[in-house]
Amino acid sequence: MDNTSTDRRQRTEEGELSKAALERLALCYQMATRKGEEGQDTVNSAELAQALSVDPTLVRKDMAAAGITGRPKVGYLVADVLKQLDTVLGLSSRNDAIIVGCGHLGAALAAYNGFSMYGLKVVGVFDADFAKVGQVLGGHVVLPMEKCRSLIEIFRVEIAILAVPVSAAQETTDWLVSRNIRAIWNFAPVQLRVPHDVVVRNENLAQGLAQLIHNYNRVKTHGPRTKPPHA
Amino acid sequence: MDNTSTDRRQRTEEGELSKAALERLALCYQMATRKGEEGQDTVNSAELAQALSVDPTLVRKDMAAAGITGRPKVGYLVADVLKQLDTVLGLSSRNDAIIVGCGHLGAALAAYNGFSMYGLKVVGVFDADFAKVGQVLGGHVVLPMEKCRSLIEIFRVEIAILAVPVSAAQETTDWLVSRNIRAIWNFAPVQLRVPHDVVVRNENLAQGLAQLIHNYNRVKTHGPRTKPPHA
DNA sequence: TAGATTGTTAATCGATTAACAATC
DNA sequence: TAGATTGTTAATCGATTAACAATC
Repeated sequence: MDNTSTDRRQRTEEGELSKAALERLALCYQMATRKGEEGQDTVNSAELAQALSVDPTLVRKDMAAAGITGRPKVGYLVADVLKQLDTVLGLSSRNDAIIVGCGHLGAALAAYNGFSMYGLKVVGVFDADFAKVGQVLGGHVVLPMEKCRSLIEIFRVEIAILAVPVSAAQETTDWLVSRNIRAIWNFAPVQLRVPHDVVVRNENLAQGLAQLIHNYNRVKTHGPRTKPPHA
Repeated sequence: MDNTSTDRRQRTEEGELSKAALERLALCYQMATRKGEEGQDTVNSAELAQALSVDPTLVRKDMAAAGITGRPKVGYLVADVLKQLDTVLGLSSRNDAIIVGCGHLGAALAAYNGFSMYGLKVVGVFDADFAKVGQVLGGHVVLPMEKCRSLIEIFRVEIAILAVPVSAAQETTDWLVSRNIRAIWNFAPVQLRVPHDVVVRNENLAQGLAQLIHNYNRVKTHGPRTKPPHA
C-alpha cells in the first residue's frame, strides 16, 4: 500500500457521531489515557469492548467513525486514539466558561479542578444571592450577577455552567442566551427552552438517581438480567 | 368494550422499559409534578412531548408501557401519572444509602437535600481520610471507613453513592460489594467491574462535559442541525 | 353529534451485531 | 506462512414515527 495516513484524514469531518457513540468514545479516551499511563502503547478493540461492556465490532465502528485507524495484529496506537479523540471530542480546544449559581453543587463545580483537562477554564463564578458574593470557591471569588454581563463581553465567554434552582433556571437561561452564551451545561432538573443554535447538555442528577433505583428494584424483584453483559 | 381498567393492570409488570424510556418517564414525572403545583389536574401527550422535544406518540407509548392510561379528549390525570411513576421508577420505596468519599463532590451530595424526594435517605457519610472525619456535612458527621461495615449491617444498607477518586474507585467498590452493597451510584470516571446482580449507574461528569463541548464545537463549525427538534 | 385525544398496529429508521474479507 | 486483528458489508434487532382506529 502506498498511503501512510494522509489521505484518509478527510473522513473525520462528515461522521455524524450519535450521542451513544460519543459517550463510548469519551470512555475510550479515558481507557486509552489509563493504558498510556501504564506504559502500554497500543489498545485493541477487544480490551476496550470488554471495559465498556459492548461488542468489539462496535468499538471498531466507533473508531472508524471517529477517523481512527488501527493496525491488524496490533490494535490502535494509544497516541493515535488520544490525539484524534482530542479533536473529535473537542477536548483540545480551549474555552472559557462561567459558573452561575453557587449552591452546594455550584460550589462543588467551582472547586472541581478536572475541567481544565477538558479544555474548560472557569473565568467567573456568579450568584444572585448577595450573601454568597465575596466567598472564595476553588480560587474564585463569587461575583454578583451584575458583573456577569461585562465579564461575558470581556472574555467573549460562550459557555455557562448552570447550577441555579429550578425556579430560576429558565429565566437565567434566557438572560444568558441574550448575552450571547451558546452552550449551557445544565444541572437544574428542568428541560430548558433555548434557540436552535444554543447547545444544552442536561446533567439531571434526579434522573440518574431514579434510574438507579428503578434498576435496583427490578434486579431485587426479578433477579439480574438473563443475558449477562459479557462475562 | 366491557372492561374498565382492572384487567389491563397486569401489563405494568412485564414492560421492559428501555434506558431511554426511563429517562423520558423521569422527565414526565417532573413535568407532572410541575403541572400539579400549578393547579392543573391533567396533562396531555402534546404538552409533555413539547417539553421533552419528542414525538407525542412516543410519550403515549411510554405512558402505555408504564401502565398509565389516559382519557381521550382529556389527557392523563396528573395524579395517575405521579402515582404510577412513583411505582415504576421505584420512587415510593424507601431506601437507606451511604455516601463514600467526601471530596468536593461528595460534600455537595451529602448536603443535597433533593434525594429524600426520591425515597433515598442518607444514613452515613464516610471518608478514608482522617482529616475529613468529624466534619459535619449537611447534617451528617463524616465517619471513618472502619465504621462503614457495621453501619451497613445495622441499617441493612444496599445502596452506596461513590464519590472517591478514580484511583480508589474499584477497590472501594469491591469492598462495598463484599459487604453486600447491591446498587452503586458512581461519580468516579471509571467503568466499575461488578457482579451481575449489582446495579451501577455512572454519573460521569467528564463525559457529559466532553459531549457538551463536542456539540458546541459542531454547531459553531457547521451551524445548528438542519432539522430543528420541534419548533 | 363533532372534535379532541388516546391507544395500537404497521412502516421506517437507525444502531448494533454477525460474518467475512483485507492486511499486517 | 499462519495467525491475529482490523475494517466493511449485510443481517438483525430495537426504537421511533406515521397512520388510523377507538373512545370519551
